[in-house]
Amino acid sequence: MLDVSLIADLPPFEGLEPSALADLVGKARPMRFAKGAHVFAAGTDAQLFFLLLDGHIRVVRITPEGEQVIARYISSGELFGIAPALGMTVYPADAIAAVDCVVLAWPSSIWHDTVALHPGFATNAYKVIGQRLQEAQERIVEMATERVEQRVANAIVKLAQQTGKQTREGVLIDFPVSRQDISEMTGTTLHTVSRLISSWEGAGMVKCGRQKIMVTEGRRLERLARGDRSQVD
Amino acid sequence: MLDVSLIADLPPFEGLEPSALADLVGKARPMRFAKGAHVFAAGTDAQLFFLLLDGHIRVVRITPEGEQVIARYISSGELFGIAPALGMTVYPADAIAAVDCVVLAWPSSIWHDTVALHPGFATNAYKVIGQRLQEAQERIVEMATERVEQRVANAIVKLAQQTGKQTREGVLIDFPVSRQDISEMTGTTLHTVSRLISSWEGAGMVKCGRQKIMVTEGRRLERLARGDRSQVD
DNA sequence: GGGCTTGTTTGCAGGAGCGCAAACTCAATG
DNA sequence: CATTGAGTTTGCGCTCCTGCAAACAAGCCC
Repeated sequence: MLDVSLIADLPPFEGLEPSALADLVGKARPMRFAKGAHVFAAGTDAQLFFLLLDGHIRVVRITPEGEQVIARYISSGELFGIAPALGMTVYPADAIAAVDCVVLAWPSSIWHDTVALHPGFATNAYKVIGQRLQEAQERIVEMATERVEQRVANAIVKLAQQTGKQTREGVLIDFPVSRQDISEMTGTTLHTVSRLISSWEGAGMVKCGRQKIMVTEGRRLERLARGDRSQVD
Repeated sequence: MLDVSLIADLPPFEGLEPSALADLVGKARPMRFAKGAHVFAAGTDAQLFFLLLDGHIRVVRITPEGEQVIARYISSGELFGIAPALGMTVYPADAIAAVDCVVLAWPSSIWHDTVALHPGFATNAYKVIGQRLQEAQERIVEMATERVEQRVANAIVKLAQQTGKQTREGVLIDFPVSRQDISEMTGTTLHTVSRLISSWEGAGMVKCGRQKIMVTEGRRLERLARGDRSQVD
């Protein structure tokens, strides 16, 4: 049996009564996914919607030509795969575990009754969707107006803010991210990302390893993301 | 007094009972906007949500540096400015009448009661949001993976499909679109757009004038949008 | 009609970033 | 411990696209 405390303090369930929480937990099924496993695949029947309890999940779109684009990373405590909320019957993208993950899954069929029964949950869920839409729009603006250097800097800053773990030396992104991953988030090549990160490492703004990025001077990176190149020299 | 027939056949109200339609129409206020007028401005209080009855509306984001990016065009029959649906209290973008427009406006305050009262309307509205989110994601993929030529071709094809009027010579986009507008939809410069369109006009795929684009050979444009350059020579 | 504004075309030089190729490094695995 | 394979770094040439500049139409207003 699952405990209400699993979800009680998470943002999607904020403001819900204990009885509502118990109802939701009661209908949920816990699932585990090993690193690299698909939680769901683009185009398949959206039979479940999910809450990430632990881990990190990469949401990816693949073009007809086989190129990958990373739509976003899901952190623990977030809802994802909520296709039913938008009247969609298939998942629009792939969701892949970036590390070993624990999720709760609900049948999509209960979505409508659930939001009707727990209006607070509906409000929270739609707020999340609003934020994602906003985020997507901002990314379009970014792709349309900023240079690669700014976009890469921004992507790393955001990852650090979203999922960074403070260490003695700086903020460490706490799941494996390759140069290729960063390039797929920013619409460039792993080569360019590597060149940029190398130069930043030389300037002491980041410390990196294999699939590992630690931000040591967030301020300077943020300045780069804004397009300020005055200090690059 | 407004008549139910104004909205009865529009997609957002599909499947609603006559009484629901009457209720909605009764609470709506008709408004007119002259070409170039702001329907709402980014960052202002989202006091109303809208339905476009006639005209075309351009939704625009402006960067801190003053660059514009066109998020989308709204065609008649579409809902827009539905910030309350996503728990937002301010509009996230500017909405500007591309031609003289007629809209219906409802107070945002009635959103929650309305969707509770008319679940069919809620479903339709969230479907629209889902489509917009999808569209935004697809545009991100496009910006990340396709070259300028493809994006511009695609933007014109979509405009023609969305709002094109069939004429004897081809499909005419039936509101004024400048080269600059196209560039703001695709993340390039008006110069590049002008060059591309000129060459397409030379190849007989489009016929253009001042703020006027007519697609004469959609097939070839679509092929360009897919990245097929075999016939360019 | 004359002058002005706004949109469009075109040329040219330069640069950002890509594609290809090759070397390197680390980690895992038998 | 050796080997393999995935991830990373780096160099070089090239291309697409931009940025700047200037000339050119086409409405629009007096």
